[in-house]
Amino acid sequence: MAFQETFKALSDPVRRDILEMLKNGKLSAGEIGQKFEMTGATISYHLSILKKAELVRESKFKNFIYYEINTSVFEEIMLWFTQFGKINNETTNSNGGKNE
Amino acid sequence: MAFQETFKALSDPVRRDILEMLKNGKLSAGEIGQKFEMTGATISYHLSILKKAELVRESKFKNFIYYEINTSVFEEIMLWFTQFGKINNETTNSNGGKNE
DNA sequence: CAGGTATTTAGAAAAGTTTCTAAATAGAAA
DNA sequence: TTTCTATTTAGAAACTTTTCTAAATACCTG
Repeated sequence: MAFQETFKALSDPVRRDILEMLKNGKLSAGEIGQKFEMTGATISYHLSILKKAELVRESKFKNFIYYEINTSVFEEIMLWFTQFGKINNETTNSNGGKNE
Repeated sequence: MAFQETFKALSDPVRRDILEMLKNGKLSAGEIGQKFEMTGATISYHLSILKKAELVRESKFKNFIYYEINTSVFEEIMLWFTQFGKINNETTNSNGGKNE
């Protein structure tokens, strides 16, 4: 997984809204687009970024393309965040704990 | 907390590197800058974005400004991610589970 | 106070992102 | 096969972000 692509993908509010729409299951590109005041081309651009970041997967049925969440990349991102959970001040501090 | 500011702040690799540098304790703006091939002005710009997003806090000592991680915002972001943990396909699916 | 170091602010250039319209593709239905 | 619907691709315009240089601020040391 490429962190850069994943975080960039998550940095846009339209794309985070799309992910929230998908958390209860698959939706087609058209169904997703109905919720936004944007052209289908723009939604397609956002979906392509989510797909490149592997945050969603697509599947085809008739002439629809369905999108759904790909949980595994979310798990890897969560793991990245865990490193900031516990902070160790004072001991490794460059100024020997002099300030505050 | 403003999600938009937080996710935008996390979307830049320089800012994520700064956060990783800070996970063992405080560092001054100058100490942070030494690790990058960028002017101090650019580092200052990145620090201002991390500060606005409340991902870091600053404290002054002599004529240095020290930066450190602010854990609470990380916790809120982690919470946002948990909603994507369990996916419920088939039941709420707009196409009645016809595809795949 | 004068000179020095650390950091920020302002403004501009360069690079990247988001959105649009118009055209292309692909598959379904008639 | 022709036409229709769903979606994507291409190219351009508008906007945002990142970086730089130069100048400003702020605080420390002698």
